[in-house]
Amino acid sequence: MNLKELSEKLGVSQTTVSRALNGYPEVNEETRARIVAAAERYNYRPNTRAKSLATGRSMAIGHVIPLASQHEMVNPVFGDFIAGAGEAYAREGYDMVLSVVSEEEELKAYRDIASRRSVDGVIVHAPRLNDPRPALLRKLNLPFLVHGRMPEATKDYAWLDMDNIRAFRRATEFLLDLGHQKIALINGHEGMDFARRRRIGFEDGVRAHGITADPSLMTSGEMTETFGYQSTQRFLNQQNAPTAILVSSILLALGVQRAISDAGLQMGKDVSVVTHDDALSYLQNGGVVPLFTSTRSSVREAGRRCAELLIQSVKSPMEHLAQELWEAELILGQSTGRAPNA
Amino acid sequence: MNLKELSEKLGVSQTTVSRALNGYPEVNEETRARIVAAAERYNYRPNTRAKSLATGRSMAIGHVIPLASQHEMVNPVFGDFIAGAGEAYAREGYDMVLSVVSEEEELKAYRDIASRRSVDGVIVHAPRLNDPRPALLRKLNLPFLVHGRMPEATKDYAWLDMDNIRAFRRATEFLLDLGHQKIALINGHEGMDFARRRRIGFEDGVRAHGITADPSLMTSGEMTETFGYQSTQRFLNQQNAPTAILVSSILLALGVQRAISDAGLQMGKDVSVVTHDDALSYLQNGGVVPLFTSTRSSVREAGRRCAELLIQSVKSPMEHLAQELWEAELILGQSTGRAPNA
DNA sequence: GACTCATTCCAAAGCGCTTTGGATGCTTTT
DNA sequence: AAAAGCATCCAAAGCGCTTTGGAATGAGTC
Repeated sequence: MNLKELSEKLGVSQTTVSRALNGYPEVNEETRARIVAAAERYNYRPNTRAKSLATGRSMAIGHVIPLASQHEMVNPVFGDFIAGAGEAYAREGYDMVLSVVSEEEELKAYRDIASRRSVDGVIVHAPRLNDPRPALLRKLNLPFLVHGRMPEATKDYAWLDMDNIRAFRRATEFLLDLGHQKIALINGHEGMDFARRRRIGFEDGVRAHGITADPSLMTSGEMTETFGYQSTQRFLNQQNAPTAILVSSILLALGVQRAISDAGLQMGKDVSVVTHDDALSYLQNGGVVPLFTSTRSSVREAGRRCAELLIQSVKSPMEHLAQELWEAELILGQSTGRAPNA
Repeated sequence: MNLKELSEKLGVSQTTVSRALNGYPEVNEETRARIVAAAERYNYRPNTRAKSLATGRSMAIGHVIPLASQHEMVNPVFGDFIAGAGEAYAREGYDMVLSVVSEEEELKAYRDIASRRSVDGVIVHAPRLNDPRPALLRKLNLPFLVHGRMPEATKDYAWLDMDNIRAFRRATEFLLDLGHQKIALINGHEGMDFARRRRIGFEDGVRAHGITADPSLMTSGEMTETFGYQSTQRFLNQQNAPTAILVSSILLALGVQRAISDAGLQMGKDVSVVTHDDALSYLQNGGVVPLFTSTRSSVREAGRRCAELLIQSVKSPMEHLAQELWEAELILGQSTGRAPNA
């Protein structure tokens, strides 16, 4: 059932049907009711492709998901981010189109998207050092919003980010206040902006207490349970074994916890742990009582908000760029306690 | 830069440009080279919407992701499945469009997709008991492929599934052979077909050894670390505490492991654990040596294959339906050993 | 009664592509 | 030399929608 057929069946012009269904005023309410009823009955919905061709807007937002080839890994937060964004898209009548590409083809993918006009805008994920994407997207004239920020310039593009520096600084200070002096950091890849900022927050925190961060107590890598386990094992076997560990994700923290208990130690007593918690739906921080003390910020909420902001700017190009900095909550769990010899 | 502009710039007709770029034979190789070069130089790519309108094929595959409202949870395997599928789509020049919808609106979403003609086919996720989707999609004449199977009829639609019954039966027999008599099962929601089949495999396994499965040693619920932890804690405090636990996902298994060590027991010695492993990229089963003994089948590979099969059937409607049953590997890890008193 | 002015509708153009059904000129066949 | 065949190109129709620029009707104004 297409517009032509429907309009013939109703004995009115295609124009009138189109206007009736799109809520234009120049159509008699009585005819509109007739048309709406018929559309419902025949299950008519305008052909997306024809509609976007005619309007010049594709009613779709793109997400380019780079798959780093060396470590073939899907960022575990994508799932939740996309769920949040998807809700916003659904509400606003937008489609979400994903392109999974290898890291080398990433820029080509954006170029493709831009010239094929398949989406009205894109969300940029996982910003890194010297990220070429903002410049490219501006050149391509493709509206975009960054989830996170680039380390360098943060002025001239739209973004939504969590305050990573502040969160990790607070977490660090919390541990220092409990008397911990030797604090380790298990972080994501340094190339990722969020990891860099968290490290800075951590270093700022200890420095403010007159301590300098010990490089042998800092690692960064894949955010997996295994990496958390291995890093912790290494730390605990070192001369300068830490009494507290600051961790960049729940998944890492689970590995940390396992290493601690494998070493015959008790988390929250012998070794304290604070982790960041993205509030992923399938990776809750314990049950009613949180397992880990954590800095928490929902990736899903972030996804929703990113989508809203981008859609807004696509619909009515705004005079100023959307830029939101979210504060993480500090949640008290069972994984922290006073330093053993404090 | 669109077709018209490009053709004018080259002094040839739009027809010729279109044919040259789409590899049709009726164009001089010399002109084709000129055209291809110009297209490259001006960064021309046909407008997706116009192209699909003209061809009638949208070159896109849809995924409807239902968000169960009671437990607002994104299935953690989606990320990897989509990564795999995405690779296949990229290779074949297809887009992937996701619709995140609440469970109540799921069927409406399929109807929408069908009448708006926005995709050429859909992948059906997470089949359940009495699933209305195959019938609906057939009625809507929308090509589809199911990841998993429905419990009832499996003949009249295309699917790709892992042999859940067999995998869990083998895992159960493996534990029985180690002398375990009291085996617990921590499973996903019974409404999900895969969980049902795994339970059946488990029950078949114990029954074959003359044991009947103990209902007080079987749970099903969210596949989270927390649920694994809580279930295990309950089991270990029961009269009939199990000596082995069969688990439906690594995430659950991590919780199981934590509960075991919290109870002062040792995994692989006091309590054996076998888990299913979807081979998720961010949830590896330990490092070089697998932590858990597991039945393993890569969701990512499944995603890739599902995409391939669906694209194939969309491109050239096949005479017979694609149906693939994959066997899981049985991987030996450190989480299993002989039963304590055997 | 002639005028303006809303109201309600429609025909047709246009979005950017593919594809049908020739046209044109050149070579080969008879 | 005429006919046939081939290689190469093009004009125009059509995909299903939106939107522009009227047209037709009836009500209100002087």
